[in-house]
Amino acid sequence: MATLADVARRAGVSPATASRIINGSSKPVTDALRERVLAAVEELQYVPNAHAQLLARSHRSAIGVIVHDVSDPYFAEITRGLQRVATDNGRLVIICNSYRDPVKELEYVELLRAHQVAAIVLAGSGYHDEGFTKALDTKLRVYESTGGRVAVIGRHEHAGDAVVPDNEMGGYLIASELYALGHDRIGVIAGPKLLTTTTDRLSGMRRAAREHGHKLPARRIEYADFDRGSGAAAAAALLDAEPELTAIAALNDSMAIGALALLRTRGITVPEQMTVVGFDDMPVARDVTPALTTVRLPLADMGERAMTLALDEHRDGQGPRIEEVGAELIRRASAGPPR
Amino acid sequence: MATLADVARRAGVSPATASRIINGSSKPVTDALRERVLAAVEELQYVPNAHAQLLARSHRSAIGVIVHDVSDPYFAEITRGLQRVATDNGRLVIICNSYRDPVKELEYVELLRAHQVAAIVLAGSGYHDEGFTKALDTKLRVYESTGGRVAVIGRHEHAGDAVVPDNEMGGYLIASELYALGHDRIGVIAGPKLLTTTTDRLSGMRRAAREHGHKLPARRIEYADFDRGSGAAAAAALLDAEPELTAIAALNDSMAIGALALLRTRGITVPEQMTVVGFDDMPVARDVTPALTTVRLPLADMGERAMTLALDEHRDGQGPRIEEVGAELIRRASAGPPR
DNA sequence: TCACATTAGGTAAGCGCTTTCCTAGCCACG
DNA sequence: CGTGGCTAGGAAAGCGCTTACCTAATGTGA
Repeated sequence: MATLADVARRAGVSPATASRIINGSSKPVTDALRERVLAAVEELQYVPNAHAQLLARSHRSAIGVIVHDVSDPYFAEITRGLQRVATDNGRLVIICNSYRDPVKELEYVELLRAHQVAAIVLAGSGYHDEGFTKALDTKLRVYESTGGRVAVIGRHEHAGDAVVPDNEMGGYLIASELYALGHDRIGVIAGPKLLTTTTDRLSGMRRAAREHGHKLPARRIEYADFDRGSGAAAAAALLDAEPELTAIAALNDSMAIGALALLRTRGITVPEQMTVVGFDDMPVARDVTPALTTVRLPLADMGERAMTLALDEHRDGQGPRIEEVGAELIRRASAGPPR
Repeated sequence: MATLADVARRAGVSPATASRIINGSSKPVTDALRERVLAAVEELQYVPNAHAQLLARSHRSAIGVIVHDVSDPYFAEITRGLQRVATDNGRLVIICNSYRDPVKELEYVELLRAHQVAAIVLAGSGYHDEGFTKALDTKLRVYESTGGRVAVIGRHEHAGDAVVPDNEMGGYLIASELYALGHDRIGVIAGPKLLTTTTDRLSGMRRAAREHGHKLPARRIEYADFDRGSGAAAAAALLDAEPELTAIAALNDSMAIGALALLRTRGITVPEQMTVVGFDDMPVARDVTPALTTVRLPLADMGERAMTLALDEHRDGQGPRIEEVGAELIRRASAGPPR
């Protein structure tokens, strides 16, 4: 592997000059030397060692992002927003998938710190686990105390700059829609119990229930894993235990699609015999049949905002900045009046 | 930011000893010292500077992966396979999205080289662009000549270790199915013209056409961008230009889903009035209505194999290893006999 | 008791780069 | 022709870590 010294030697200049030419430093250099150095770079196919560069210059430039799983459309969309802003600012983004494992999340914070990132963006639900929350908080504080910046998406339990989607309102909207349609025996396919996203959305639904003079009994709530398979299983469990249900509300679209698939195998038509609604408005929500009634969160926008917070230096100690983003009900074909 | 020297000072030992303890070197160290150092690490919340480490140790460990877009289910699946093997071998994976931009692909090879990765895995279609292909090849050769390893997925135009899906056979299978059902006026929604994936799949379809005594006229082929929107547009164009079509074959599932959506808006039923087939068997292919008849490629498996090739040192100069993987026809509800 | 292994730990030389500071050469001016 | 002010380029000091090599301080055998 050719080094800068090799290039300098070949061009007959000092490493200092070579470095200046290659990096386009502001220091003026004669054209003759410039050409010789550039020629040497070409001949040797020289590429600077990124680690040596990062070690030598002290300023940190990359941004670390921790998400549950980039290939999940929910996070893919958020990531798109994050990337856009980062790229516009000439920053490299390092993405880490925690796969909803708190331990991994902790590890990744360390890893990113080790890689000297300028900022860490943490996207995804928080956990109802005090020990973990505290541990994470400590790590982030330490990181911030060494000059790192932190922004979180949707983790209101973390004090600091944050973009928080109004999950509670989303839950409220979707449940209100169901009650307005005349449903009152509603089954819920929830996400993992210890994710704050799950509990926030549920509490919004509960608020709607109260306002409409109803309840959301625990026996009509099944906890699943936010994926298609567990959604289908939960739908089956719900149907078996509560045959009189007229609507199923899944706390994300994947699970709603799982429910749809299960209903199809049982020959239950949607929305005639059963209403199904989702949450998140992933792109596929339009393409399933019937198209899903769901709640939209401006995911890419949230990503952009979070990255903007993370990049924005100026916070003159005026406390954390919290940006709330709203939820919007999307009416499609999967919800109708009860049979 | 605490450094190793800080830790050493605090523990009252030399940096060498601290380093050995922290990295679990084989050199024996007294327990008393070990405890003091570990305590100092804890107190200072010390995290080694990854760049300094990578610079100091010479052996490279991370693996670079270049894909079109991880959030595309096709690549998400491949990436899953890649990650699995990498993680099992304790390797870190750096993922780069080229968004099908050849220039970016070239840049990323440089970037990964700069980051001293041990191997580069290139996944995704090749391009019918000799200039680019040559440039890429040169860069990869240079990289290999400095000890880097390279493995490609689905780019048969690159000489070297490769995992190549049988796109031609996939095209043959899907077209044969259509002809067997009795279709002979088939419209094709192809991918970008200069991707080898597109031409490979098309040539398989042509072979099937020949065997069944038919043709695939150019006017019944619409080139799109492998995404839903362009698939819908292409379907519209096809329908307008060739109203007598009885089947539409899209060269990936996203475009097939776009076609399905368009057909729905026009009130054309599938498969009664029009057969639609896809390619890739992405997870959503099961969930759209009607469920897509398509071709399955063992994507995750391909990722695993490619990473295995990339990690496997031993290749004693016995030439490139090529692993071919088969395609499989998946029959679902979207294909039926012509009206 | 002495020479010699054997050990635990330290010293210092890098890894490949950036950047501050310095020097030598040049010009203009008096 | 001497001085000062520029300028282009080089020397060298790190950045934070690892590790080959060295040095005391032990333990061993004759």
